[in-house]
Amino acid sequence: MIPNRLFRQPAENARGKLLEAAVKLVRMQRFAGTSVDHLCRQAGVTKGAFFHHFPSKEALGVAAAQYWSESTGAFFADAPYHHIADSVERVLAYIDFRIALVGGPVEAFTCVAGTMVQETFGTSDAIRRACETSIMTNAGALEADIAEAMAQANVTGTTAASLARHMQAVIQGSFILAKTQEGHACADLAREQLGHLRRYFAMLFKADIPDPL
Amino acid sequence: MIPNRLFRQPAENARGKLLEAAVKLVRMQRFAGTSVDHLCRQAGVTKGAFFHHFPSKEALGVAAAQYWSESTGAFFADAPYHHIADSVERVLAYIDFRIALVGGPVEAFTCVAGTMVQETFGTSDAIRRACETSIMTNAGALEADIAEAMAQANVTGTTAASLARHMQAVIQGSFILAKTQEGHACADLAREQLGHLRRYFAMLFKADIPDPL
DNA sequence: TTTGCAATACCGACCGGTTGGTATGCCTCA
DNA sequence: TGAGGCATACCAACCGGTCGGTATTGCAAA
Repeated sequence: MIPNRLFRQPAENARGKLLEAAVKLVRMQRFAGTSVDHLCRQAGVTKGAFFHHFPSKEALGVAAAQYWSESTGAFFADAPYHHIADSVERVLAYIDFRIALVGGPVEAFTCVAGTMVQETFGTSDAIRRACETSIMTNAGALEADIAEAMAQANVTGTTAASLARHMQAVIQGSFILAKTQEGHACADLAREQLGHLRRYFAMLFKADIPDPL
Repeated sequence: MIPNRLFRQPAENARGKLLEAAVKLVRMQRFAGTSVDHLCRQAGVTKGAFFHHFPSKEALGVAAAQYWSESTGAFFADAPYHHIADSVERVLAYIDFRIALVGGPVEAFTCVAGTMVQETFGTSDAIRRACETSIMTNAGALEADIAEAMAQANVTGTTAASLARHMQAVIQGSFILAKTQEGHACADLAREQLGHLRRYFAMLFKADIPDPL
């Protein structure tokens, strides 16, 4: 799963603690379902500190999306699949890595940006844009690898950018389906769906690389 | 798009009007973001009528998910793709039909059950279960067609049920990505993603049926 | 080195408005 | 005449946000 705590050092100031709390609580109970008071309690700071650092709850939402984007960006930048020489294998290894991250309760592996954009697309343009940036930046990090694999396998009829977005679409969709379940069925269903994503890319790239799982 | 009004006659009693209002408002501003007062205003009834028909807001959410499930179920049961004799073509025609339904503002084509389950999976088991039933029933309606197509094309390594769920996963994921955009880009992005779903199934079934669009 | 002062970081009581929900009354139709 | 189908008035809890105030820090003049 994508751990709630990545490789960032524990926040010591109120702002950092609030962002940590936001990532955790938004995953569990969404943005609108989390009150400012609850956020402060979780972070161990007071309401005064909250509004000292953020002009509004919406501003915290924007900052949390950016914080999430940076954290996950760094996390995936450090991931082991980058060292694989063959581009097709590298792209499939990315999917395998995402599958390996799925586990535990649903709030442990789902995406903060995907959760937030669904609830704020109609009410907060600022948060919507921050979530768009997060998801599309995440997709963009794979584009070069996908483009290389497409050239290698002579894939036509689509673009690397479109395929990179498809990764995100299936990942987000698998999280939605996971949220319809309870207990271990959440992770099982998400993994099953990412397996189809893997199969699609393997067929596209005409690769016959066995699933390591 | 999946029209807000399907083939149901206009509701005349308060209960029906409230369910219609719920489907419309939940699509636009989610469940938690829609107050009981707003719901009543939209339906043209009073708060007394609301709590006469539903013991709580949560109960309305459950009923709305069931109402949505029945409406969409009837809508897809009447759809033209059922008349296609070849099972592979029939499954691809279903995807083409879903692509054709995408259009207009994002609240016109997104899924009520997918929207609701994301915001209630942690707070309301009853609504979560109703949404699960809606999504999985929708998936189940395709299972027989997919099983037939799999047998025809000798597809192994997965199941018809799993592939049917994948349809829903990609559809839900495409809606999430659509919600990161604004204007016509919402529908464009959703259609692009469903195009990948079509390509996956076409490759699985070794079909070379040109996209009609 | 000490003093003065302003900026920063933080505190928690409080406010107006909104929320889901209730209590009660009226009016129609079997 | 009574029971279902509403309407109106109201409530307590909670919400995001404000405000007056304090503790700590950095820095420059004396």
